[in-house]
Amino acid sequence: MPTKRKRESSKTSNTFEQESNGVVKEKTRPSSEEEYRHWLMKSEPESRYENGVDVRFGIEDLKSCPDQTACWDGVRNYQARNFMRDKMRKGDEVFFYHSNTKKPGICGICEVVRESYVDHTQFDSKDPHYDRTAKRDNPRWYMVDVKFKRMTRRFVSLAELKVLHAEHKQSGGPLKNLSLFTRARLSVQPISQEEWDYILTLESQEEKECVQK
DNA sequence: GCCAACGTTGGC
DNA sequence: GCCAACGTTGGC
Repeated sequence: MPTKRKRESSKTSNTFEQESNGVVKEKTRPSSEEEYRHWLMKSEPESRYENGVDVRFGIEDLKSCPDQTACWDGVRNYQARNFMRDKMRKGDEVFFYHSNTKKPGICGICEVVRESYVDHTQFDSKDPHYDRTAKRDNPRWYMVDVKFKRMTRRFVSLAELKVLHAEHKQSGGPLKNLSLFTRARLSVQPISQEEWDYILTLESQEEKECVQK
């Protein structure tokens, strides 16, 4: 099984864990209780070693997995976990985002093919995302499986999205609340239908000249 | 490699 | 339950 996953804290706490009935009220973006059917997930395409283990997992790595499918293990942030555990559904579509790299941005699309289940790496002392406080009978971290769908027709860079986000804040355009900027550090983010559709239209357009390469 | 932003910890 | 200190994320 491939080891992968973003840079999420491996430090943990009980602070936000109270779940009397298994339901967590998760704060989504202020205006909405809408159910998201689209997401953005960050992963690092370049090798980086955490506790001696390479945490690289770019979209090419996903394509190389059996059935082009991988578990999204290693998320150690409560908001990101809650999205995966409570909100993601089979068939949801996901922008695959390359982070912590020279040119960050959206490079492909994948699909949720298995809904949340226990992230086994929390119990593995050799895994960089080992959580010594997690108990087998009371797991803390969950993951989903995603399957590669396709590359985007072109790379949609963070720089480009940033310019559009700034414009749309003024004009009230579709990317005015994009989580990439309003919740920048979240590695699993919700994408509204409107945002999804708009970003897909960028695929078939040239990148604007004003964007710094 | 720097460091701003922000999530988490833990003393009180 | 506040909040200062600390640690991590991730763009640059």
